[in-house]
Order: sequence, then structure tokens, then C-alpha cells
Amino acid sequence: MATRTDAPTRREQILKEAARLFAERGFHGVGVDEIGAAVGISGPGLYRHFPGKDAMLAELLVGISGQLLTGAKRRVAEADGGGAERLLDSLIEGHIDFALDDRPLITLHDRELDRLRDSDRKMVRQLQRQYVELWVGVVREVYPGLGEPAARSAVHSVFGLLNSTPHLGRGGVLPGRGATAELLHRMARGAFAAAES
Amino acid sequence: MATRTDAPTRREQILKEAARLFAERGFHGVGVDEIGAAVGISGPGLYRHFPGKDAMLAELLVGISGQLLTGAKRRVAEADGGGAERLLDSLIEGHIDFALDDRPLITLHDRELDRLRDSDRKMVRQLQRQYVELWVGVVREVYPGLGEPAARSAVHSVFGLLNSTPHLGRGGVLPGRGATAELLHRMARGAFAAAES
DNA sequence: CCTTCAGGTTAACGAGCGCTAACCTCCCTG
DNA sequence: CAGGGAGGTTAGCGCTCGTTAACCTGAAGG
Repeated sequence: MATRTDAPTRREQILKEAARLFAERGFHGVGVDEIGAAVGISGPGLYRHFPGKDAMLAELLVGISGQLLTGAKRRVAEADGGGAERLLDSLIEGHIDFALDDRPLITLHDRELDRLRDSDRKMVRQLQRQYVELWVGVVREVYPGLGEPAARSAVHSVFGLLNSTPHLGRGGVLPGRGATAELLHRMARGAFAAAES
Repeated sequence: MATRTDAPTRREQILKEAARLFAERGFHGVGVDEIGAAVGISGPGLYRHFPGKDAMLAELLVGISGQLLTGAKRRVAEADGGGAERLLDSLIEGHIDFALDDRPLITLHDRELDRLRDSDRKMVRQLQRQYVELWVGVVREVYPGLGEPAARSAVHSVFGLLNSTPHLGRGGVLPGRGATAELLHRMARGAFAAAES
């Protein structure tokens, strides 16, 4: 898994614009002509890069879930021996970065999953479950008072909290990226702590 | 505004089933024939009750937002002199009841807003904003350390937390309604408290 | 200079969808 | 008992959308 350094390909342009459009108006609400227009080509030209509209959504969702899980695993590996508290903070930080930097993707992630073909959906669900279970393990280490079902519920709820970023910018000014990230981080920790008691 | 006591009308059946279907597969992903079949009539028979598919979604979303706001205002009135702490708990409880009892509606509420005609969307947005501002006022009374922008962000984030209920039942067992409600309530309070510090 | 191929183009097809038209059938009321 | 409206039905229209077919073009390679 080498890190990409070269310029963004046409394929990647398409994925990025498709993600934005899907997030804005829903998978069924966006036509292929629109996606094409967003990258400067028109309509069926997309079929030189993807076998179909479904494939774009599938690649996006699998990519998102995989990226989240991969990042979390890397953080676990890096935190080797650093303590569960630090690790949980690292996980939270990673999720917040994702939620703030890729809002359209976060939106898609829990909104359009049901539009996938069975095999793709199964794969995404599995990646998501692994991600959740990884969090649950760390959370229970930091907050031993939490039973497993409660911890899982708490993790899902905190995801809901962190994934609220698309709603934040709606009414105008949000207090800058750094401050928002800090606020979300504190709230997540506070929510977990309160879940334990 | 008299409280309804009579049996559910056909209109209400339709709205309920439409909400469920829209939540499951998205507004554009559900056909009128499906909605009709879900209430035992077929296809165009719906047009005896609604002028169009859009109108169903509009009535659902306006109804949701209005119901949330109305309930919150009632709680404010009832808590007259009872203290801000108690009032905030009451607001949280009301929102949780809604999120647990009407999951499809909660899902629609922040997912299909953009499919509305401009006038309807404007109305929903206004109701939502009033609801948020009502919360912001109470939250800032309980947690005076919060500035207004931070309080607003915190409120949106806590909504994300509370509205995560549709994701909770996914993987099998959730620990019973009462316990879930309690957990969510504690986490919401914990998140607000941590936002203040 | 010819070939090839990646990456476009426009035209058009077929399916699905929202919605309308036309018609039917109870049930209620004067 | 006439009649009329509420609430259904089926047939079908028109439009949109995903996808395919057929064609074009410019750049690279021998």
C-alpha cells in the first residue's frame, strides 16, 4: 500500500465529484450527465472509467470504510504500549479529521449504504463492524464500567455525534476548524465518561 | 389544537408507511405503487388523498419539525420556574422519546430535506432553527461557560448523538428501551458538560 | 506513414416512474 | 329510489434516466 504522490487521475476526479453530488442530492437524485458535467466530460463518457453508476457508489463506500478501518489499525499499532487513554484520543482525533475533511463522504457513509448490491453492502458492513469492534475494545479498556452492549451503543452514539459535522456549517459561521475539532473531541470523551457512570 | 382520539385514517396510514419506506430506501428509491401496496390499495389510488408524492414528504417533514418544536415549547411552559437543569433534562427526554419511537421519521428528518420544494424546505428549516435556538438558550443557562457559537455546535452534535438510534438496532440486541434511553440521556448531559470546560 | 488505442462524442433505446383519464362501486342522504 | 360524492380500479401517456452503439480524434510506437 504505497502512498500516492502523483497528480489526481480523471478516475479520482470523478469519484470526488460523484461523492459531493451524491451527498448533496442523494444517489437516485443525481444523473450520470450531471456527474460527467462536473468533471468536464459529458454523460456516457463516464463509462470509459466505471462499469456503471452503482460501481461509483460502491467504490466510494468501500473506500471510506476501508480507509477508516485502516487508519484506526495504524493508530493501534503506533500506540503500542502508549496506554489506552492515549489510543482512544488518537482514534477520536482520526475520526474527527475524517469527518471534518471529507464531509460528503461521511454523509454518504451512513446514508446510501442500502443502495449497494448485496455483495458490496456485505463487504462495507463487515468493514464497519470491524471498525466499531476495534473502538469498543479500546473504549472498554478506558471505561471498564461499561458492559459490551452498552459500550457498543455508546460507540455508535459517539459516531453520531462526530458525524454531525455536515450539519454544523448550515447556519453560517462555525468557529474555525481547530476549535471545532477540540470541541467535538471533548464532547466525545465527556459522552463516554457519562456513559460509564 | 385538540388531541386526536379517533381511529387512524387512511391518510395517516399512508403517511406512516411512506415514512417507513422513504427511510428505508430513500425518497427517490420508493415508487408510488409501493406506497400504495403497503396500505392495501394500489398505485394511483394515493392521489385521492395527496396531490402528489412530494406532498407526502413535505407533510411528513413539516409535521416532524413542528411536532418537535411544539413539544419543546410545551415543556418550556410546563417547567415554569422549575429550573433550567430540570428543563434541559425534559428537553433531552422528549427528543429521546421521539428518536426511539419514530425512528423512520428521525431518519427522514435529516436526510431528505433537500428533496422538498423551496417553500416547504424554507418552512422546515425555520421550524428546525427555532427548535435549535430554544435548546441553545436552555443549554447556555445550564452551562454558562459556553459561548453562543459553541453552544449551537454542541446542540447540533448532541442531536447527532441522540439521532443515532436508527444505527443501534442494526447488529442485533440493544439493551431494552428504558436502558437505552437512560444511556443516551447520560451521554447527552456528559457531552454538554464536557463542551463547557 | 500507418496503426492502435485511450478517451471522448452524439444518438437512441428500453425500462421505470409520476401522474392523469376514464370508469366502477358502494354508501349516504333527500 | 334517485343521485352524487368518496374512494377505489386499470390503461396508458410522457418524461427521465442508465446504458449501449457507433463514430471520432489525437498522440504514441514501430
